[in-house]
Amino acid sequence: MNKIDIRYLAKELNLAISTVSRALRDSHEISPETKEKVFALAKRLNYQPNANASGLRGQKSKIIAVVIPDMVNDFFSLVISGIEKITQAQGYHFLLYFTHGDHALEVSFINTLANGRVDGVLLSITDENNNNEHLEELNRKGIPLVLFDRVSERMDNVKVTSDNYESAVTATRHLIDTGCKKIAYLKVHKSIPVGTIRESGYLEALEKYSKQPAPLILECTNDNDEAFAAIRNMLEKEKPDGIFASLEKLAVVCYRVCEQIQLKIPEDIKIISFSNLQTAALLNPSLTTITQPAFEIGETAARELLRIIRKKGGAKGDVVLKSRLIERKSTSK
Amino acid sequence: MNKIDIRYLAKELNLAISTVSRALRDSHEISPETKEKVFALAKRLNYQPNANASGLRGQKSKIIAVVIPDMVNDFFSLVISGIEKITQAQGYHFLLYFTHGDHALEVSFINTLANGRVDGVLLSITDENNNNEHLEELNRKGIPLVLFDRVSERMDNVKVTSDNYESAVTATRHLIDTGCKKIAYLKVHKSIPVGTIRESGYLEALEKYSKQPAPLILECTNDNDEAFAAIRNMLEKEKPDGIFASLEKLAVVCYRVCEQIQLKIPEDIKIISFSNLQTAALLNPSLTTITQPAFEIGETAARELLRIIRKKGGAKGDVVLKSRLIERKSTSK
DNA sequence: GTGAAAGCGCTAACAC
DNA sequence: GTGTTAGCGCTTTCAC
Repeated sequence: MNKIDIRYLAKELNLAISTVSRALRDSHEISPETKEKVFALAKRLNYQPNANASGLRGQKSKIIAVVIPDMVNDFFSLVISGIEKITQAQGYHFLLYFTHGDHALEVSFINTLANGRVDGVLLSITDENNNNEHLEELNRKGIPLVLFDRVSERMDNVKVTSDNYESAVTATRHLIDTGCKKIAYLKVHKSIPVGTIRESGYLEALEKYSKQPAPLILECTNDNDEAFAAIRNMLEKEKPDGIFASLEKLAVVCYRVCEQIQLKIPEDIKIISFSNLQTAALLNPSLTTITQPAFEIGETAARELLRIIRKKGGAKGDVVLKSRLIERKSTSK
Repeated sequence: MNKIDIRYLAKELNLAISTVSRALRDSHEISPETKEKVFALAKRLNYQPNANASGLRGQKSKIIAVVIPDMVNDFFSLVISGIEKITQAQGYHFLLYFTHGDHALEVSFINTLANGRVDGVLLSITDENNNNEHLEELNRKGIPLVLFDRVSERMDNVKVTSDNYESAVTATRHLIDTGCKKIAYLKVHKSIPVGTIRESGYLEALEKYSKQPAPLILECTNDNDEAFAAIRNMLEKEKPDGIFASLEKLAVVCYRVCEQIQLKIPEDIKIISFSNLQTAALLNPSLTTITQPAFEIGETAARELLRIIRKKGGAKGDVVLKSRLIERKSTSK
């Protein structure tokens, strides 16, 4: 197979390489007829410009990197889908990296990316409390960086997040408004910042809108059976009439517990949960959820990054997207 | 910021560019001391070789492309995770593309990828009945291609799939063996080949292992409420004692129907379903699932592709990975 | 064991 | 409106 490069096209058409190059980029200096001929041949031979060559020459690759912790829950899958929509629409490609919660891996990715392979980086920070030297370095090298979801206040880059605090207040208040007098908050033992922020929202709402004498916070482990036992124990002892789960998985476990100890939802106890799972509506018709705008976070972050890459100015603006409270109707109608 | 390229390193160390290059690639022609010095400086300055330059020079990019329909269900998320594990381990990167079920988009991706941007392609075909000219072209150009999950028998490339037919037989047989006399199969109306293959498995098992006089197949739409009504209607009319759902979502809807019309699972009716959802165990403690080895499919496909790229021979082998039947114990212990 | 130089495919500055 | 040419940063002959 003859390899088809710009030189081959030029020879074939009896034109100079540069003429062909210009024609392909639709330069105004080239006559319509010439362009026509070039386009036709390029199309016929399915010519594709060599990405490495134009990248090397122009110092840009039309590729961005997306670095996230992992894809074990729906949240990041949806974010990726949002990113894909924008990159695809704007003629960009993206490389995907998982840090698996390993800060050192994040550092290593970021460092090796600063080599012309990508035009910019979208990052959800693995360990928000760790140091940011690798990110500062990226900034110093002038490689655009946009942070999303898990961000660092210490970095001066554009950040795209959702309203974890406010939505936790909203969720808790929703339970209060629908009559709950004793609301429990289910959190996971692992201390990720977002869990703490949501907890503050819960506390704030109790303080402000409820007469509940004391918060009721249950720390659960990642083990389902352990969580089941802990929640059951708490429900039987404390008899809350409202549950705010910081994670969908906890809400589902809680639902099972209620089933087993014969608590009716929502008559005896109301449950509300953070969730991005698309099948949430099916899990339990009475489960109300707070849903982060995951897809929109992806779209927005990608859009911001591409804007910066293209140096289309505009105010550098952090974006906070609103979560939505979704009350489930029964699927049975 | 001074940009750090190989030339800069060379000047700094009073060496020739080629010497530095060789040292960095750990060539045996270079003296240990020189190597040491080069490594030290490279490390100190966090030197990263320019990917476009080495790509252009060596006609390889260390990037592969992954082309899938989308990520709306867990299956492809898990596949991606498997791919990531292998590429990461072997020093490769991957670009991700979604076709969103659009064959023309797949063609366009594949065509533009044949330009040196990637060293190989992992593809789950969007429309298995459509033409493969774009893939043939990829083969002609000598760009390695491995197909997974949704493959085409007409292509001669390595294929990595799972045992849809056999596992459907297994699932149906499992219901028969546990005493079901009348088993219904829930399929989605959209005719994707995999649905048809699973249906054949269901039919085969009934034929071979059951005395059930006729198959009972219910086509459901994608609308949850419609599916709910159809399943309810079927359950009330036909009173099956076993359900084989080709999709997890259908199983969950079915579970809700049972709840509403007071059918006990698994006493009155047994349900088994294809599923990749990690929270499946939580959905219903009595839901038995057939789980595709999604992660392993990703790993295997990636491993095969990288093997081909590296031209490490070995038998060209299609791989069929086994699904696992998982009986749920109650989460309550 | 090290250096000089060609060239991967493309773009753009500079001719004409 | 088109052609000539100099690199982009790297690898790899080929010299010495």
